[in-house]
Amino acid sequence: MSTLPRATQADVAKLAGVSSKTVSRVFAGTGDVSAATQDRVLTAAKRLRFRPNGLARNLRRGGVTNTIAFVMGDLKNPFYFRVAAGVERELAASGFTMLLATTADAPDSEEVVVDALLSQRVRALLLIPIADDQSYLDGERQLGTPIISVDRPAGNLVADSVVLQNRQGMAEAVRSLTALGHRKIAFISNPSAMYTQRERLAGYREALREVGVTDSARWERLDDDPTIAAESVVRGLLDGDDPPTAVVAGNNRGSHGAIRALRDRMPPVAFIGFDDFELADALGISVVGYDALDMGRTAARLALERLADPTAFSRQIEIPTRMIHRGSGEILPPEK
Amino acid sequence: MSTLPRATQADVAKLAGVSSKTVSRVFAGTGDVSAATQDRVLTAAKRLRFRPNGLARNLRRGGVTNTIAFVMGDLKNPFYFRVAAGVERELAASGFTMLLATTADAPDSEEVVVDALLSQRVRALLLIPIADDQSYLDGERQLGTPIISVDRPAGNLVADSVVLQNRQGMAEAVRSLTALGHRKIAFISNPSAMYTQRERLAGYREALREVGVTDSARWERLDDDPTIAAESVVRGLLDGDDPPTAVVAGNNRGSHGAIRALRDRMPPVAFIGFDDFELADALGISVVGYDALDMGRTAARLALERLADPTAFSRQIEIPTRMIHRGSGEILPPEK
DNA sequence: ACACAATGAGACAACGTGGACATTTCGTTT
DNA sequence: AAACGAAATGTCCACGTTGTCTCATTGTGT
Repeated sequence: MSTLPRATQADVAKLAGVSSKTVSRVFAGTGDVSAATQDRVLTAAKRLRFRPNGLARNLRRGGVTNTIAFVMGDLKNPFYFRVAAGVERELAASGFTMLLATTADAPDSEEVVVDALLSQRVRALLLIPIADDQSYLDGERQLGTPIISVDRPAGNLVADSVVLQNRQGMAEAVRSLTALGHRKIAFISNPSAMYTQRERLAGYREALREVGVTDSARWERLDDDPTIAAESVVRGLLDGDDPPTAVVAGNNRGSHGAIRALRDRMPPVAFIGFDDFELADALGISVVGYDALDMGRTAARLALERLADPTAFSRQIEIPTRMIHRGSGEILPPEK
Repeated sequence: MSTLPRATQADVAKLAGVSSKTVSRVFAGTGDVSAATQDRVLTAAKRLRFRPNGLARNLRRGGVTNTIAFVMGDLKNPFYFRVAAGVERELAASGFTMLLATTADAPDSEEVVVDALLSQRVRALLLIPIADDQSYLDGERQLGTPIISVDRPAGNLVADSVVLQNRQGMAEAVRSLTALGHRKIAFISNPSAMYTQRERLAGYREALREVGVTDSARWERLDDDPTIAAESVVRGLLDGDDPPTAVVAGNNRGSHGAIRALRDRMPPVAFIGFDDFELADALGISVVGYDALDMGRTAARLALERLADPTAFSRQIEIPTRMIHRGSGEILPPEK
């Protein structure tokens, strides 16, 4: 099982009895080539298993690839997956390919990973910032590479961005609970340092303040350690003295833990999660939902538009959230 | 907001007062360069926002990239997402980058997409086959590109592959039902043409034959149209005359539909799904589970190993499945 | 002081392709 | 039949990098 050498245009040309430029013309589809010549070239190419070298082609064309990179912290979260799906779909529709890379949630590796991608001359960069500072990208931005920040704003960098209505979404959820009479509402989430969680926490506090609750700190559970299970945190809250009558979660992970902790709890505790998930309807779980696929598509579209007009003003787009009522959020507080 | 020109080694060299080869040495980390010279080069490079051109580098080095492509039909299914995560993790650990592409579930586009990737000189190709025939890849295989078929075997092509123990997994699930006395067991899934579904159906039939049930066809519901909701299919079965006492699903989609249809059904109907999912434990759903992440890692590892030894025999690896009992599969058939 | 090795740095070519331009080969018009 | 324009093909070189050589400079041991 030996390995064949890779053929070039020159090899094909020799076999077909033409110049390499003619082979180039055949494969690039440019210029006029007679049907007979084209035939001979294609036959020779097939025999040699020739395939044009995209690297050389892109180099010759001025280092312009049709690849767009999407960098995220980790692939574990299904939310990011749908975002990626949206990006891919939009890019594919425009003839681009998505290069997906992760930074293993390590802020230090972000720059390294991004650098490697930029060296490969990706046409644009979509990034879910994980480090606090993206100023290292400013040089590349000045070179004309579109940089789109996804899910969180970039730090110290002018860039287009697509984020969720985190604050409003969470505020709306909490308001729907306070409207039912809930006042002791717990907020669980982690890690606390993350932009999205900070925003959602702010929305939570805002809605509580509107009904005069200002001492919510004792219901807030934000941990920096992502390995702390939300389930036990919620159990701890409920089993303490003065337990909350409702719980909201700042993200998927929190929701799943809370749902486990709240199952069959008597009296029932109201719950609303952030991020919709499969079978939430079967479980009757109310959530703050949004279109993750659309978020990806929007980010990709921003990149393509900036590619078309590099001088446009940078744009910040917010993807709307919407409260989805399924029962768990409509549980009334127990009578006093 | 004008766009800066992109600098090359030559530009940096001129500014630093050295030859371009010296710049090359600095950035490639090869050869001996004095500290003073290195400093001047790096300063000049920073000022010009220079970043080495990976395209040119790869071309010069003989068209060898560090990119490995993973092609799948669609990103919608969370299962594939975890496979992709596994691939990415394993590749990243070895210094490779994953290029993710989809074929939009269109068999015709598979070859087009793959061809584009191979033109970009990806180092290896991981593929979830969607078309029936992958013989078009044979030429590339002969050129030494590792080709790994994931989740399904490749058609008409010698290739390494990683698949699940579909047949055994499903047989085990059905056996656990027959052991409880179930005989009327429905199988729902789609699309029927897919390899995994054919295998799982075979496992289902095999387990039923072991207890003397040979007329299972009336309980089998495989539809080619993926838009047909599994939920209504299951409802139809249960509301017909002679309803099944247990249901197994061939995949995620089937499970979700079945779970909705079976909720609060009296008398309760036993259920086992294929593919584990988040919160299945909270719902008490028994499933045939497996490690999707491991599947991706294994596929990536196969590619890396073949890269190291292109002449090795091709390998077919099976990822084990395991029955996870959570309650829904342990419901007894109603007394006659 | 001298030969010799080690180190630092440059000149040049080549990777495979496509752009610019030149040249040949036709078919068509008058 | 001469003249002309379009079609078909070829030549040469550059894209940005690095491998191979070559050469200059410095240090080392005797």
